[in-house]
Amino acid sequence: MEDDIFKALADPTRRALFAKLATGARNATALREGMGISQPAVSQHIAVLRGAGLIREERAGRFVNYSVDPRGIEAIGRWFARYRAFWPDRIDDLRKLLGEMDQ
Amino acid sequence: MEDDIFKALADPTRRALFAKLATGARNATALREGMGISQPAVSQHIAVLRGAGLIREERAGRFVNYSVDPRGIEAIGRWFARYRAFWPDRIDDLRKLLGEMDQ
DNA sequence: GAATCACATAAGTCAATGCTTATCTGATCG
DNA sequence: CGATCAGATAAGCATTGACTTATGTGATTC
Repeated sequence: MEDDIFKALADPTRRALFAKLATGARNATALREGMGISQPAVSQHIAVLRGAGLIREERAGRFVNYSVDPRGIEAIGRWFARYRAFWPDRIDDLRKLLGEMDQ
Repeated sequence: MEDDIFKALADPTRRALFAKLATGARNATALREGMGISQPAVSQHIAVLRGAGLIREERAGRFVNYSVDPRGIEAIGRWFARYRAFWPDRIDDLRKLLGEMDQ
């Protein structure tokens, strides 16, 4: 599954779609706006992101609503945690961010 | 550069090489051990990882020593930070980890 | 129930990629 | 200086992958 995640994120268009979903859930048509690709292309990208556990879907009548799937984020976080030791300069920044979250 | 990073990490062999380097710097020959691919393949993978800023090299006579480049880790961290909000369950774990680091 | 809308699937095309063998470069050592 | 070793580059091949147009499916609306 880690493999699916990184393969999914390797494509810039898919990262853009994912980033857009992170600003708020929406359906495929709304997701397509300003992307400059065909509807099937969006549908295929969605299938890849979904297969990687990065996004999830919820049927809403004729529409399908897509949103970021926390399980994917969690998987990336687990992978990244293995290398955080190489990132000493930012530990303080992160600590500060977590501190701010308490308020 | 974000694009180079994700493209580099999309390949499982490259992730394996990167993970191996994260356990300690080593030269290309040592890095190749147990990978089941040719020497040129390793060399090509190294070039991709290096181009993405994920690893760095240091000439040591006839050998070249490769190690994890913190700049790459930092770039991933910056990208990941944008989505950490979707990962609420793990914030406490992370906070605990950072707390342990103080000791 | 026919038309339409949201989305998925099929099929084909073209570029990118990961691998191989063969060869080159540059440093070490007899 | 000739042989050898570490690693990079060249060239070719097979596979994958992102896109397109065309069509299918299932829900909505008149």
